[in-house]
This record gives sequence, structure tokens and C-alpha cells, in this order.
Amino acid sequence: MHAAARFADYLSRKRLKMTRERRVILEQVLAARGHFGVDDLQEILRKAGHTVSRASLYRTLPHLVESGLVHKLEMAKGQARYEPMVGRHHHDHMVCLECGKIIEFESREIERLQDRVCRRKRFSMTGHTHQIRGYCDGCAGRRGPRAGGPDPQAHRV
Amino acid sequence: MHAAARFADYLSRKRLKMTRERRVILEQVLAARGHFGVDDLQEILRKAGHTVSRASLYRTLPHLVESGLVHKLEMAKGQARYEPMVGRHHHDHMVCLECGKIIEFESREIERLQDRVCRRKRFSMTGHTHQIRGYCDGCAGRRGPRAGGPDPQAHRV
DNA sequence: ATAACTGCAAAAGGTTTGCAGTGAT
DNA sequence: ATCACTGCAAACCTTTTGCAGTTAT
Repeated sequence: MHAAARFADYLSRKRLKMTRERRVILEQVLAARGHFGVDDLQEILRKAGHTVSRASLYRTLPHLVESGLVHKLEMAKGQARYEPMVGRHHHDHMVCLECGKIIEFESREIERLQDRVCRRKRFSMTGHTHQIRGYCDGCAGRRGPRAGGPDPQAHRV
Repeated sequence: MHAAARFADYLSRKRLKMTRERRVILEQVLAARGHFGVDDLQEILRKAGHTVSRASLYRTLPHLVESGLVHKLEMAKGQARYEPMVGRHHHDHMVCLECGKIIEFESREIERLQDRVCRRKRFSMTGHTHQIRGYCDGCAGRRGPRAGGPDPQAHRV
């Protein structure tokens, strides 16, 4: 199903309305190529000639997430970022602590082991997060290998 | 090295001071058995007959984290939780969306695959986060299998 | 003596909400 | 005609910070 139709479907099921704002947000979110924050999105909308209040962004994004069209990534300190997920499959992220770059990765094997751990612990998984922090190729080089000591955010969840 | 000594060492290296507040915080944090938030910690301290301002907690916890005695887990929206890590080794977490229970797990194999992914992407890892969300044994039962639809927080990082 | 530390209260910064008017169904 | 939606501004909540006085080194 086409993304717009899928969102319309989601909305009608919940007796919610397809407003101009939601249409525009959806359109621009889908057009976005990478990961973006709420600020970025508002800026993208502005450049596209649309005005949508932050409140509406904050109210609409959860619907896009719940309808499965967008994924939410929580970075440190509650700075959420989002990424369109239409026509993509699951992946996780590496975040460069130097330049902020987000690198995607996927591993069938890790997913499989994860399922196994859940079975073993009788845990019914509905979702997961796997974020690796460190330095990307370019930044690790500039700082020298393993610079900076232990990750101050080690083990963050 | 004993935990208190290790923290003292960390502090002196950084020319920071071992104050009464830091001593008490360290002591109670180490005594804590599970995961706790800043509120919890202040309450624990109060019950132990100590008064420490929230500001001092917020100023001291990062030092405990950096010295490796405590790990920080970021849950959604900047609600940080902490856990003492003395005499323990690395593990990750499952969080029950129903009762909030945190279940620990560890998988050498997952860690190994993770390292491999990093090598492949030329990423120099300093730390990682692997959180699984869903329902624990008890809660999954009460709700019936796979209740509640897709994880609204799917893919959160 | 010097710097770091503490508590307090104010500020920050992202996100949420009450309200009154607007608009999709 | 409903009832959800919107923008605005105020409220929220956790975390951070400036300040003036205190304390470890």
C-alpha cells in the first residue's frame, strides 16, 4: 500500500482526521532522506513553504511512528530523532561521538541471537534498540586510534 | 581496587575533592541493589539520614559514571537510570513495558558480532546500548500473547 | 591560600497541554 | 452537527547553571 494511503487508513481506523498539516508533514517526512529532529522538520516544512506549529509536529509524529511509516530514535537526553521507514527494513545505528554521523547497520545473526535470548528469558519482545557509539572512520583517524578514554556514556540505554 | 579507593583515585587524578556528599552518595549507590533514578537516589539518601541536594546528585553521578563505578541507562525522554557496576561485568537490558521490570541479559556472541560489524564499517566503538522492549513472563501472560499491537517505540535508540 | 564544592533558586531545553477558535467527516 | 485539529502560550520535567558562602587539599 502507498504510504499516504497507509497513513489515511491508520487515521480513519482511529477516527482521526487527515488535515492539511498532517498531509504536509507526511509528504515532507517521506521526502527526507536521512534522520531528522523536530527542529529540522520544522525547517524543512518552512522551506517547502508550509507553516506548521511545533505543537502539531509533536502531536503528529507519534501517529506516524505508530502507523509504522516513521521510526523514532531517542538519542541522549531526550533529543528524539526520526527517520522515514517506508520501503526499508529494520536496521540499527552507530553514532559518531565526534561528528554526529549516524551509520546504519543490520545483522540477521544478531537479531536471531536476540530472539533466542528473549525465548530463554520468557520475554515477549515488541521492539528493540541497538545503538553503538564511537568514532567513524574519518573521526577516529583524526583523533588517533582509541582516543578519549572509555566511553563516558558506556552502557547507556 | 576497592570501590571507594577507586573513586578517590579518580577524583585526585582530576584534582577533584572527596567531600562528605560524594562519600555518602558513593556509599549508598554501591549499596543499592538494582537500577535507580535520581529521585530514587535522593530518597535512599534521605532514608539513610543524609541530605544531598539534587544539584549535587546531578553533579556527582557523571563522575561515578566516568570512573566506571556506575553505569547510566537512558530510558525514554531523558529519564536516566543508574546501576552500580562494581564487581559486575557488562550486560544489556530488557524492559517490560507493562510493569517496568528490568531484566538483564548478556550474550558473548552478540558482542562478538557487534565487534565484527564495527570492523566492517571501520567504526571504532567506545560503548553501546542494546535494549529490548516488550513484556516479561508475568505481564505477557496477563495480557495474552502479543497483546497491544506493534511496539509504539519500535526502533528507539 | 586556593580552587573546587555545596545548596538554592533560576534557567534551560525538549516536550506536553489547556484553551478558544477552525475544519474534516 | 460533531468532535478532532490547529496555533499559541503557558506548563511540565528533568537536568544545568550562576551565585555566594563553605570546605578539602
